[in-house]
Amino acid sequence: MAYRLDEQIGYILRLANQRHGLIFNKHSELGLTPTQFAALVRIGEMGACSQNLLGRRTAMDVATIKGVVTRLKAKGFIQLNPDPGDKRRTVVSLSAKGQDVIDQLHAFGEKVTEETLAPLSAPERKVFLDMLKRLT
Amino acid sequence: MAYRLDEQIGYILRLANQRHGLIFNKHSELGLTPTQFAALVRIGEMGACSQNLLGRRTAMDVATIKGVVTRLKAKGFIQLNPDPGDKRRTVVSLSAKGQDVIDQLHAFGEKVTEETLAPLSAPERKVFLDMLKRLT
DNA sequence: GGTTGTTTATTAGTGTACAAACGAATAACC
DNA sequence: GGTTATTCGTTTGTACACTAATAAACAACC
Repeated sequence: MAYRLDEQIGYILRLANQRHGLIFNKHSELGLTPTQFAALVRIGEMGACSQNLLGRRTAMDVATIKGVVTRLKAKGFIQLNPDPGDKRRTVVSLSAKGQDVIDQLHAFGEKVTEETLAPLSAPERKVFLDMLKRLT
Repeated sequence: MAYRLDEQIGYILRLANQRHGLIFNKHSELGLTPTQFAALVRIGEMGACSQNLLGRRTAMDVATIKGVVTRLKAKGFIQLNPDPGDKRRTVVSLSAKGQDVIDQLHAFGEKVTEETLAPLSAPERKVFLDMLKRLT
């Protein structure tokens, strides 16, 4: 049987990711990228934490989370403070503006998820997500 | 029900993509990235074509395919020639070295696919790939 | 209490990914 | 045949994503 690019999981995953990105950007009103969105929502879930820990909890390496934090700070959604008990650490937390948009982010995220999964029925979505999680 | 980042399709897709990338790089011997691999395999499937068309058939925009072609050329896997019938076009085709590695690429691709899908049983893989394709 | 090892953050370099704008060449059309 | 629209390739700018190297701070340990 011939090898076909269109049947390879890596290639199809890339396409699915691209489609999700397009849907995300189409609806994005706050000017956030999917990565920035993930970091911001995670801070809302975890509360204040170090930049490094935030990176681990959002699957971003140190160089990536550094840039994401810089841009979220520039946009005013987070604030950065030195950790009083550990001079190595920078404590990342939501700003007042960040607090204010969390509910909006959740509603936005649900809309994006809904549209991305639109081609699948409700029972299919559950099966699909369970299998996809096993590939992480 | 609370919104949870870990349940969002976009976030999980990103994680699955990351895992695939790690598996790909671990086995990569020719120094190719997943994107370069896709472009090279596609040229092998299509034969010679313009740079723009190659981009469309591998889901890369003009700026991305430009860089990928430049690097594949630098690594000696492809050759670039002007199109005799259309002065706008650059014809991209496999070099002798590119021809020589196509079979190796297919075997490599199958190994990466196998390892990426290892957490799923054979029937699950079929169901999963069918659903994932619908999300592209 | 001083060595050893780990953690945290930064920087530099390479490689996707997309948007936007540009000039040159070609195609469509009247 | 001349205007209009489209296509092709390039460049600029922003944003992930990973590797590798570095320096500072902290923790463990005997």
